[in-house]
Amino acid sequence: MLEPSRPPADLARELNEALRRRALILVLGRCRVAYEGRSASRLGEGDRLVVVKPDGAVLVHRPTGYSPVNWQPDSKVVAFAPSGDSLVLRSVRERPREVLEVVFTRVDAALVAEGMEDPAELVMYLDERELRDYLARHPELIEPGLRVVSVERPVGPGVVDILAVDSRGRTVVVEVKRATAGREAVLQLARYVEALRRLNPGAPVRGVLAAPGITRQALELLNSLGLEFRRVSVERVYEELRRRGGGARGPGLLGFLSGGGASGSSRGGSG
Amino acid sequence: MLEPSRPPADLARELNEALRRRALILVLGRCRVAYEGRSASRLGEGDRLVVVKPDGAVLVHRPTGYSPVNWQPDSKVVAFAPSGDSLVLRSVRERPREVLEVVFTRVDAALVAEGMEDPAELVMYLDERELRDYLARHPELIEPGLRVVSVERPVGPGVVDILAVDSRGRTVVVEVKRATAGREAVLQLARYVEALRRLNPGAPVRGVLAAPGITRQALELLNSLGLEFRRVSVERVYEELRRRGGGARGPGLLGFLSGGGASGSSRGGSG
DNA sequence: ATTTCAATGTCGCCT
DNA sequence: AGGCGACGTTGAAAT
Repeated sequence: MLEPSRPPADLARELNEALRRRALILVLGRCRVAYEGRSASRLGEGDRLVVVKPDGAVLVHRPTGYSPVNWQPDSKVVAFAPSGDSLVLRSVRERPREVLEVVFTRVDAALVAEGMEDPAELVMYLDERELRDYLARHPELIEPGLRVVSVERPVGPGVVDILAVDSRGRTVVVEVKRATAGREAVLQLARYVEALRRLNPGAPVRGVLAAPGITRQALELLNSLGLEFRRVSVERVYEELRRRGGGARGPGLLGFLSGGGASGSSRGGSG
Repeated sequence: MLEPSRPPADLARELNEALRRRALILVLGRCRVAYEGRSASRLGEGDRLVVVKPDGAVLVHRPTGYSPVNWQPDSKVVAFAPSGDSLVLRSVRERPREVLEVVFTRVDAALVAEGMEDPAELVMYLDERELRDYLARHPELIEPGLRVVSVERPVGPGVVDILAVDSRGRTVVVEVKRATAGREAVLQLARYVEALRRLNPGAPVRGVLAAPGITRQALELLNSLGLEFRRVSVERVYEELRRRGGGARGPGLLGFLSGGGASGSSRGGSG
């Protein structure tokens, strides 16, 4: 860790060298921030954490909250510079042109982490794709007698999640949402149904919204448009996938965590 | 900074004490992560930065990218615990029920920042609301002779940004976007126009999409629906607002930064 | 508390 | 590279 009491010029030099070595940099201190680009913002003085990643991503974090107050997704040009008693971090990104500047009036800590390696891949379960594919393989969860015709079929206004035929031979458009459906989802489904009705004039086309939940207004809109809602339990599908996938899908939370480490001991369920 | 070579039990105790004192905690090290809640994910071993904020927000950052690979927005229950040779961070959030666990197999650095204060307010310029209100005050930027009837008027499917009347007495629905408009924006506008035509059958209703740009497909869709695109320069509006607002709106990027600090010296425009 | 909608959204996938 | 749609979206305003 660098000594925070150093002159800004020394700090700037060391941190720029760290940037060249593609290190991750943490700076804790008092600063103000200015951003100009797709939008523009100003932020007065406060205590913050600033992270500069090896790829040029910059994050300015306040003491609270999930999201950074200011940031730069990744930028080719990142540099520290002294400015009187202050240390300035400037990050410029092209396409779109965006400039982020952080002026530290006090640096409490500066930490440099070199040679970080993270080859692991994030395995995500039950995103919309997985839910959609599962429902396509098990259309009886949507409706008894439903036969799937196609998955991810492009029509005029977009792509239909699941296209099927019901027990009475009617075309069924299924729109899948993994979270509570709002009005937007209903209108999306309505567009697809309309497009398919135009495609086959006269043929009956039903529209089904399959989601774990739906907002009240969305349900009203859905009903007024003659469309249908079908509740699907994401938890149930997840459990089912876990059961069927067996070991391939991996164990539960605690199993995963205690399994792969240097130590095999388990910890008690703390509150 | 805590010594990383310490036994996990010691580290856990110190970090939990820091949590109680509402400190911000940084841990750099090798870890694996498991999440279960709205979705579920697993992440194998890698070098990462973990941030725990005083409000219970947890961020797990890889060496690259803007967004954390795993996180917890803010949680009441956050605790460190030893597990064999490992240090475990467990964060539980209710409503929705979500659990995040980080298992450190190696801790390279642990930093505790206490008493961070950040009272400053972020001042953001030219969000959609500001752009819409400016256009409502200066409808000539959309079209000469346009008179504004109402702003943010609710109709059936949503809220019309600007409702106006053109020089020939026709109703004009204006949909404002602060970024490049896509198909979604066109369909949104189309829905509003349709709703207003139903409201006043027979009366002519025009639809205008006002945005700094539009994608090719969106423009084709717009034309096919008989709607219109009007280019508005966000930069020009921003400059105009800066000029009119005067000092209240604040100076430009460099002016703001060199103005408020302990030192008044300016830095050269570095590359 | 719920719902809606914008966002410097970001990110991955596809053309 | 541009467009498109999902996201553990997040966040704020309005109901």
